Amino acid sequence: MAIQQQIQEAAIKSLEQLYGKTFTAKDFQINKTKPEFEGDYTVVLFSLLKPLSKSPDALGNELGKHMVESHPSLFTSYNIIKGFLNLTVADAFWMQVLTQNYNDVCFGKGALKHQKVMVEYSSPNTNKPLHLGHLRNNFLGWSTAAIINANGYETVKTCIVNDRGVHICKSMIAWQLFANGATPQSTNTKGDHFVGDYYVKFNDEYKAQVETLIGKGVDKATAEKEAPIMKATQQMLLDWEAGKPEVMELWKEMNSWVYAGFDTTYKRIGSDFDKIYYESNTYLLGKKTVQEGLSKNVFIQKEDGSVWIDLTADGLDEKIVQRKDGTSVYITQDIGLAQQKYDEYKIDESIYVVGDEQNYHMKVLQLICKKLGLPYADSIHHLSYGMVELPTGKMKSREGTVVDADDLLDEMERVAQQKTEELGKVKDFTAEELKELYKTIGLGALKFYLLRVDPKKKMIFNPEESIDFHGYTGPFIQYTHARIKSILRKEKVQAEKVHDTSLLKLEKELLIDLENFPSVIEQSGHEHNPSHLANYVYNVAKTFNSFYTEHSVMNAESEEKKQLRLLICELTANVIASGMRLLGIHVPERM
RNA sequence: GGUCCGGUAGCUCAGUUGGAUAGAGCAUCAGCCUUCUAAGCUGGUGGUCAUUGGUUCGAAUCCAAUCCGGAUCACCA
Repeated sequence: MAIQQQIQEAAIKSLEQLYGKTFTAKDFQINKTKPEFEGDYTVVLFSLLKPLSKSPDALGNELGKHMVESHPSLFTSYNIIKGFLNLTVADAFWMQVLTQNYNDVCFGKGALKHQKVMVEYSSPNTNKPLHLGHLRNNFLGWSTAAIINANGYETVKTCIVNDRGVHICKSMIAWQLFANGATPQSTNTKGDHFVGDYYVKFNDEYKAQVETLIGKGVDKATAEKEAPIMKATQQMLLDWEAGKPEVMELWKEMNSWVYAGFDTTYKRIGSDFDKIYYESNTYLLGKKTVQEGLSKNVFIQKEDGSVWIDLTADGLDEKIVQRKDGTSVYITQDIGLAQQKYDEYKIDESIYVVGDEQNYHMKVLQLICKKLGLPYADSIHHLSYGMVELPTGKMKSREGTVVDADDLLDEMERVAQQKTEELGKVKDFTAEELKELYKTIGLGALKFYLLRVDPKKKMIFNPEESIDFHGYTGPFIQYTHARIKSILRKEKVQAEKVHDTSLLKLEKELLIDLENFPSVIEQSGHEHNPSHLANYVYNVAKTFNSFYTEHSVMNAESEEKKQLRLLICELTANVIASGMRLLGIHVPERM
């Protein structure tokens, strides 16, 4: 059990024995003691004063005395400053944490929950390559799933590929018009970029056609509707839905190019899925639900045949769920897919990693499911994340200010190589080992940079800052790990030589941090927020570096101290590696 | 206009189930490598926690109003 919880329970027990009153964990707080005071953990007494009619000093003394006396192996002393009861935890406790967990690769993991959680993330469109925004989504989704898994839940990583619709047809039309039969192979272009280029070409041509029409005196709205390339696109969408063979063939071929490109990038960033849904297979789902909704009077049909739900009583609007021509809209598909996920996997919780621009949509989705009385409605959770912006403002694909994922990864690796060469610490590495290291560092820097920020906040991506490998960064943590490993290569731990011993300030500080690892994993999972873990691992690395500078391991004051510090090194490396793994970041043995 | 989210050091961010003198990194200044990897460590400078009012022993944190920025409110996805 976590020390903080143990202290809380000890306090509850003491309060009961002293005053005959029962308190719960919510009635008072246990905090880490601020560094400027003596002690490790602090009971905040203020909220207990009134119910017990005690002064801070009286309560502090009575409670402190009772807690220390009834747990002689856990607490060694206490002191009271104002309304704060500071407790010093026995070194023996920290030693126990150390010796029990130093070589346990499962340290931090939670007990099996026998529940299944699905995490949907990435969900790309097949008309353009991945960009920086997708990276935030992928890293968040992958890491959240890993963290939830570490908390003892079975996880299913999934993704819905938006492989149909008008945006896909735009790329297809442009390819027909301008490509002269070119392919990714013939032009030596990565498939997703190749298709994306035709999406851009479409927009250029469309814009030109609209302007020509406006020049001829057509009003803007009409011009946008009547531009030949747009009309052709709309016709193609109808042909696709009708299953016209040559359209289907082109669609399949162009999508296959995109998938080949995506596969390369996903492999590179370590994103993977247990199940992939394709919109072309799911876009008709949900129609049955619409009928059920109508018969339950949850939905209403208007005179023109369109179907709506009235959410005004919930502070939202009226929302259409089926067009007058009987075709389904986006949210209808989502209702259908939610049902399918539930049917196929019997999931207990369903997490959607979707940008905050769709907060309203997700709210509506869940509300509709609730009103339909669907059993999984309450298990839907939206992991909403903010947009990634550049120092110059928003990324806009039309203005060419989008940071391409592949380009960015190349750049990160290039900088990793340059910095590694400047430092010259791994000159004996083979070419292959070097390549692997550059990838590890470059990708680690990027992932950490994107994951260290609270998901729900929008973030600024500063290209220069992101490639800084000092301070609060992934490479800093990787470097700390490599440093520790360098020591551990020199000497093997002999745990039996370590006995109870008094701990120095930095030794204890590090152990207090390390003991907290399981709680941080739990909190990150519970809140669907990997940034807590990122912050935590950074702090562990930072504390270790202070310890490392202050105290020598190999030339320790005594053999016993040396062995103790080797154990601390082992546990620290273990926690850093495990924590980083849950963020999807590898840590090198040397760098 | 309605709804939702955000505003903390020059910059990027922690800290928000209310707790002690608000913390990191970057930048800047001053130190530390004949000793386990200096991608490191130690210290200095830097704050009206957007503003105003309220709640109370105590507010960056809760409530209200205001200002600023963003998202969203399509028979688009």
